Amino acid sequence: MATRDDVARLAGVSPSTVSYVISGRRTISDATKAKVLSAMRELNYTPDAFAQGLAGSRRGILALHFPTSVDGYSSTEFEYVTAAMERARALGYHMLLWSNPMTDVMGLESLVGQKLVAGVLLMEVSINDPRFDVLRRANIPFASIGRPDDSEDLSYVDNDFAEAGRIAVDYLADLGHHSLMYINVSVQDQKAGNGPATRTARAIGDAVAGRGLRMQEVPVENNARGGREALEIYLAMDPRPTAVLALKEFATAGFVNAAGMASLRIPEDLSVIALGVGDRSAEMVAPALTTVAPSGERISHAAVDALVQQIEGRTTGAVQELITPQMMVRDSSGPAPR
Amino acid sequence: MATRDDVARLAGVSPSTVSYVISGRRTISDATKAKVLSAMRELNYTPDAFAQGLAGSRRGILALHFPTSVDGYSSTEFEYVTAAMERARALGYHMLLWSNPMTDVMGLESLVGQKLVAGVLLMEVSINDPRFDVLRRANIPFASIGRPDDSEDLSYVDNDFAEAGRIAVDYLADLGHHSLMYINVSVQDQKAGNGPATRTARAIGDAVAGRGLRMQEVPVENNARGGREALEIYLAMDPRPTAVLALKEFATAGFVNAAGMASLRIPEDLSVIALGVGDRSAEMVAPALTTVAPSGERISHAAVDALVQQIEGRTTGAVQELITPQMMVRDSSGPAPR
DNA sequence: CTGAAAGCGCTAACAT
DNA sequence: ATGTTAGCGCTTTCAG
Repeated sequence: MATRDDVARLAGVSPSTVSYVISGRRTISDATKAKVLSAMRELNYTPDAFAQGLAGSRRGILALHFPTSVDGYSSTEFEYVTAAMERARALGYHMLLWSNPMTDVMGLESLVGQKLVAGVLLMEVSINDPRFDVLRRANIPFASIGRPDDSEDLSYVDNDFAEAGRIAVDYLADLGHHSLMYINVSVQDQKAGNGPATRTARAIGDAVAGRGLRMQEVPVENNARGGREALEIYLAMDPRPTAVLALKEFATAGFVNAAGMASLRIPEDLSVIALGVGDRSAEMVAPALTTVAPSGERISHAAVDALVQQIEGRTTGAVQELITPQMMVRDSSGPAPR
Repeated sequence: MATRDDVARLAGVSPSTVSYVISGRRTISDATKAKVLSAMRELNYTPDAFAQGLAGSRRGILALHFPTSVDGYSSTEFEYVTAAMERARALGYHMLLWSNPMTDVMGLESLVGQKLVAGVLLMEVSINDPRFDVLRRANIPFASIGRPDDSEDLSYVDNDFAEAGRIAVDYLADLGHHSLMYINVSVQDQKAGNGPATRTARAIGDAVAGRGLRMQEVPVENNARGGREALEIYLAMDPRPTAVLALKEFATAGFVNAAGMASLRIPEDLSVIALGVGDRSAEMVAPALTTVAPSGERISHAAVDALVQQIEGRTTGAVQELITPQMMVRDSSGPAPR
């Protein structure tokens, strides 16, 4: 592979001149610029990223920490990843997908210590997430999709859960529903401090109290079996709630499908609203799920922007943004039965 | 941040000694090793990845090319990504997710020219994929998940589509089905040379001929609407096939859900088998889909292994592996109606 | 407007 | 068993 010196030789200029026509950090005469450019093309030259990174200050790689989960991932979560990836590309950065467990603090320290990446974007943030301390200590730019409870000086972009709770509950209350069930993540996930679960529970609780409704919470695992369990619990309730708010798509699908088997009619007997579930997943289920969810693309884009702003040093303090979720009424919700 | 020279100074040894205790490429006395290690710890030292990459030969990053698609991605496809990511990590490599469009040959050339990555893993391979030529010319190690038609000297891991076709068709034939419908990807995707679609069509065609069955092919887009269109076409057929083989999960879900709305009973009136769809997606649908699919994890692991073998120079020629798909009978298939 | 030269923080060959 | 030294291919000062 050709190096910068090869180009310089062919063009009959000094090596640094080649660098300067590439970086544009110096005014170069059109004549030499042309010579250099044509030499570059002839040799099919591309600067070596490692040499650039070592010599210069810019290391154009971002890490996206997407911790592995036993539950597997949904297409909804994948949307966040692809959106972040595309935004990074648009801003001239490569994206390193980093999947070590969330608890692997040592691994994160070492990733950062290697200085391979210019900044880190965190996903799957818990309310007491240990990664923030590591990153703060390491003095590396970072931002997060989601936020911990103590987020004062942090740069993050998150769903506006309070708004999501209000939207969903207002919608149901206006349709005459008085009694709700909330399908939460598993107790284990709640203990682990799952951010969306925690905030959604608070938000719905507040909204329910504000409208004078009743709500019962049911924790299940996010898979078809969890959804079936939730249905059994639902069937055993007396009186039964007329609406269900649910957090995760696999459990929600399991619930809806089991309800169908049990000859419960959705939405005639029971309304279901999926929170935070993407459009593709919502339409895989029958009846198609009414959802309240933020645009994953908007969240990821804003988060990457926040990170890059820090990296490039053009920011005054932390960027904090809450994305307003949108309600998409599909076929799983309607007026309360009388 | 501390550098290697800082560590050497603190430990009272030469800089290269520090390098050697890290790499283990030289026998070091326990005494000095201890000194160095403690100095490293005290300074919280981690070697700089860019310096290591520039000076040495090892550049521990793999690129995973996951081209952007307008259709969005399913959780099934995401499984391939996470599995590849984890295998890379286990083998001591970082994973760069690269999402430029498949046709961005220039971009690929430049990524490779930068020498940022030690090798490239291709996903979403089409039968006449332009990326292989680029990579071959660039003389960089690469492997693929999926394969083009001309794959003689290539390293790839792919689903054994012929086997998948046999498994699915034999199963249906043994249950008394004579007439099948095959829900293919859109005509546009077929023209683009979608590998799984092309090979599945061939495989099913062969298997159907071998068992003396009939088959009709229906191309639709991979979304809920496409599935509904497929159902309309199905309903218009006379006589109607008793079994449907389908390729993509969003279209399949749309078809099954629309069938339910039309009061078609699955599997009593009609069997549905989803090809290449993962377990999580199969269970989001009601009735849960019978699937014939390879383990995405196995494919990704084998593909990363093949790539790393090339990078590390311990391979004799191309590694080519076909992964046998497994049938998972769920609730969407059964005996042909009489 | 352009060149020369000093690093960036390492690896690995060449010493002893 | 350890030290010395020549690069790796760039960016960026310093010098015209």
